[in-house]
Amino acid sequence: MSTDRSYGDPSTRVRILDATWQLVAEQGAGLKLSDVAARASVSRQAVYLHFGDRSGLLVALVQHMDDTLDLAESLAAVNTAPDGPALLEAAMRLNTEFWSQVLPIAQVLEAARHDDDALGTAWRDRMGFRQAVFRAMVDTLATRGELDEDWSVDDAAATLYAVAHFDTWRELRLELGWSNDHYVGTMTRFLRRALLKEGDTNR
Amino acid sequence: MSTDRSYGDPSTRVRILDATWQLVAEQGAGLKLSDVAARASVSRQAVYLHFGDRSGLLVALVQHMDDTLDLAESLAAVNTAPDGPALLEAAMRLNTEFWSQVLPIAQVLEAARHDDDALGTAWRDRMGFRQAVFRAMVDTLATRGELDEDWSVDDAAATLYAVAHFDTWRELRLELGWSNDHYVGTMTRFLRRALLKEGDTNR
DNA sequence: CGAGTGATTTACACTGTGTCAACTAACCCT
DNA sequence: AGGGTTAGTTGACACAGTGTAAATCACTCG
Repeated sequence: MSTDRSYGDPSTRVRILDATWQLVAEQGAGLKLSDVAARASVSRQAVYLHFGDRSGLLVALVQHMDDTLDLAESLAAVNTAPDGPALLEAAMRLNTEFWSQVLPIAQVLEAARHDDDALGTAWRDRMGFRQAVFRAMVDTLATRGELDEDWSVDDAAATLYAVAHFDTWRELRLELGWSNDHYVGTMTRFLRRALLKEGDTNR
Repeated sequence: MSTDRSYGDPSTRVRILDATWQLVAEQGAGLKLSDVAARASVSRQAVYLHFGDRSGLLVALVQHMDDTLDLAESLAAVNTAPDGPALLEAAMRLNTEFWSQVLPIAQVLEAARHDDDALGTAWRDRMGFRQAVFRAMVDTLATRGELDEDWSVDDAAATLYAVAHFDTWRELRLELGWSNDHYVGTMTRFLRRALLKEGDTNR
């Protein structure tokens, strides 16, 4: 592979990916490779040289996703949460942060993956990481004894992950126009009631 | 535009829509109009006569959706539910029923709508109906005094709707491999704890 | 210097969409 | 029965976007 950027310029590869990100955000899945090339000030063939084909470009975009995300603060808040309610709130704050940033490409790729195996694999890989994060949270709650006995860790983690997924966030936040705070507040209350022991219901 | 929604023989129209449904299920958004025509035993141009263009065909498919759904039983169960927990369970049963049937086109159209205004409007219209159904459920719960005072009817209805949306269902049911019963059982418990008053927590 | 390589330009084959015009087969009607 | 409308067919074509290929340029490094 060509892992070395030679010329003094910022790596062409990254320029192309940035251009792709922008155009996916602006035009959705209907982006043209010629537009990508133009936006990156590069020839259309350079795109093919770097990514092989359309699908390869989108896969690379998904893999490149994490590099452009800025979630350190929100993530730290989750890890330092003193109790269950605080942890859930931090998790929902992280969630809304995450989807806000990923929104442009999530809208497109979450669905394009059905027509493209490679893209599907790449996307699932990213989501697997997400799944693990929520799983870890529920583990924490369980070892602290804050998870209600009604719940197995597996079910609670899966449900939390699924409920925090893109559709739910998008419907509430974008379609119904909820603010970030309203999303975080309502979902936190929702999850706290559903998952935690009774003693924790005071806020 | 043209939108000759009543071009000719309704049976031809329906044959084309059925073929489209099948092909969307088989091939996703990448279906070719020539394949649709072939499947419907019709010339490619007939498709254009009836639906104007590709987008018109997909919009018609969404509008045609309700005609092919078979939800009478599940819907009746919701309307005759004696109490809150039963109502939520019936609702989740209806939900899994609904998404199972709509799955083939939901996967594709939920996302294609971003690139196609007309399709987006049609899809949103269908989902608005769904929203109303969940709203009615929460109204019922509220007037029966079973909705916890923590919740406004608006927030509860919106949250219920969003949590029952496609992504959540798909992640749990398809990606994580939950059975229908496990989905219904877990989600019902989840929602019961989150939305209903304490007295109802016995199952 | 020359070798290597990233990138450019130009050209072309292929596929799918959308449009158009001419033809056909049915049905309807006084 | 013949004339007009309706529904559909056939075949051709323009257009756009993807993907491939070959010749060439430009810059770097040994």
